[in-house]
Amino acid sequence: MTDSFLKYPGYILRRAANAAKADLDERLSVFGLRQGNFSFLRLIDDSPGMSQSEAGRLLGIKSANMVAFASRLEQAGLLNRESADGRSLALSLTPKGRATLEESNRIVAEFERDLLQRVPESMRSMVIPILMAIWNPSDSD
Amino acid sequence: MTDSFLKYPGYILRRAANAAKADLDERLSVFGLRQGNFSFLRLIDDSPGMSQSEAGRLLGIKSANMVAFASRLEQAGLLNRESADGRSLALSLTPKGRATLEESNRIVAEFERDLLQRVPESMRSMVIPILMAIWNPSDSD
DNA sequence: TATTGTTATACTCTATAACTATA
DNA sequence: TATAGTTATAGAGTATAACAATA
Repeated sequence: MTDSFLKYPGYILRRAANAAKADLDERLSVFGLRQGNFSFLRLIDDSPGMSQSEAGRLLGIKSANMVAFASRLEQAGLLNRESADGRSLALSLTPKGRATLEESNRIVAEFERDLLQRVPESMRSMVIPILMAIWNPSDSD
Repeated sequence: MTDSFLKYPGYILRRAANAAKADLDERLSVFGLRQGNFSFLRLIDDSPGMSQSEAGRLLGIKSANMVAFASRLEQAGLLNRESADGRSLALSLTPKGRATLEESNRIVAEFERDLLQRVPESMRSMVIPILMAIWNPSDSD
């Protein structure tokens, strides 16, 4: 590596995130899931009945893009979309969706553990505070 | 936010990287550049004559995808591609490419500074070590 | 009027497979 | 044989604009 890039946190952040995403996508491929699908399923499992627009807002997915995204999971038999009030859709997991989530939860827990363990123990407790500070969800999205 | 996600470093890593990319893309849009273009220009400026395949290897861009990627920059008048040895292409910046890089360097320096300053001062020195550890470039790519 | 969901569209990124030409 | 570059193709992510139906 040319090294000149290793000074730039923004650059390393991107490479680290890309590598982590590729790693997790690979691990989740057995379930036909990817990083984004998994987060979505976990969110809906945590809050059954959540509307599609609310889920998109929390996950940073625009409503126009939520259509295909949620449809894919619905067609895979993992997601129910029921009309809530005429315009809102109430989302919930199907039994298959819950079973898939359950299995993939274990894989993702391993992934998260492996990720954390690459960080030297002395710095490990700062991983989340630092990433949260960089993300700054309050104003950036 | 549902909070249940804020325990997962992999998730926060992704959101932080997405937010940072959107931020930088926005700042670079005046120059018609995006995060990836900029890294590429900086790499070639650091090492003029570097081959396209070598640049792709360092930046994690597959050779099939480098074609359109580099062509865009060439057509924008920022990049020279000259035949090096019959199969390799030697890359270098045009004067316009260097000028664009120079201007955008300042913008990116601001971006990197703003990003770092969101991290509390006491943790700031660990940003790069932590991200490097997560990335783990030696084996992951 | 503002929100929810949708369609259409477009660009970028990433990935694989197959090919040509060259080392 | 291995490498450099290319073409073709496909899937996914993201963005905007415009629209219908509903609150």
